[in-house]
Amino acid sequence: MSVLQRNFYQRPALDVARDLLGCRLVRVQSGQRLAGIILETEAYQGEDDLGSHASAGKTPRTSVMYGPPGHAYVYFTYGMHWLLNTVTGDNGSPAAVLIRAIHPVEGQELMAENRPYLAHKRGWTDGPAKLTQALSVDGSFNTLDLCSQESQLWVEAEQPIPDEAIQRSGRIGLNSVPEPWRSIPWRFYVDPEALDE
DNA sequence: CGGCCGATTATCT
DNA sequence: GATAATCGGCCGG
Repeated sequence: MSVLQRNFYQRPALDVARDLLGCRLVRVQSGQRLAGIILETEAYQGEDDLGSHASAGKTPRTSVMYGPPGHAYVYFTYGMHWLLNTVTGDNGSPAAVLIRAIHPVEGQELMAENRPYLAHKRGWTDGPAKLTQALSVDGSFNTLDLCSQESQLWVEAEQPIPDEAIQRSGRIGLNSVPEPWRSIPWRFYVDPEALDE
């Protein structure tokens, strides 16, 4: 296993978002490994990006995005959901990559216990708030260093996903965000067709 | 399987 | 005081 280090995150958010696909998101909960392959990400970069929380400027909530890369930005939304991001880019420039979906590969039983509702329909981790529930990640992980295994949360390198298997689209959920930010193709996901499982 | 709707609260104006 | 980088339940087909 090789844990992704600072230099991986210290790049433009678009590059990090692309390269996180296929990597293994690892969470250690009470000594057990929970892990999943990252299938979907979104990039948020700069104060100019009106889809980014940083477009409102530096506030207590967004200050993590302005800090050094490789840390977790975990924020609360819709009154009930935690979403996990990784801070990217140089120290001082606000940027982050939202992790939107993973494919579970380790600790699936514990993940199922972590989910309050039985998601009979689809997977437990095919949405940004579902995945934080499954991995038991909440606001207490905000600002933690993903490059340190003491954080109990990090990302490991895997086989890279070839370009042919990667799709892009506009970012999800930016309902009141003006163009071009609403539909700029900063969402990256692995084409299910091109996946072997 | 797809669309609509209510839940629920930190954060910013 | 309004809004939100969403989810799950309930409806109809």
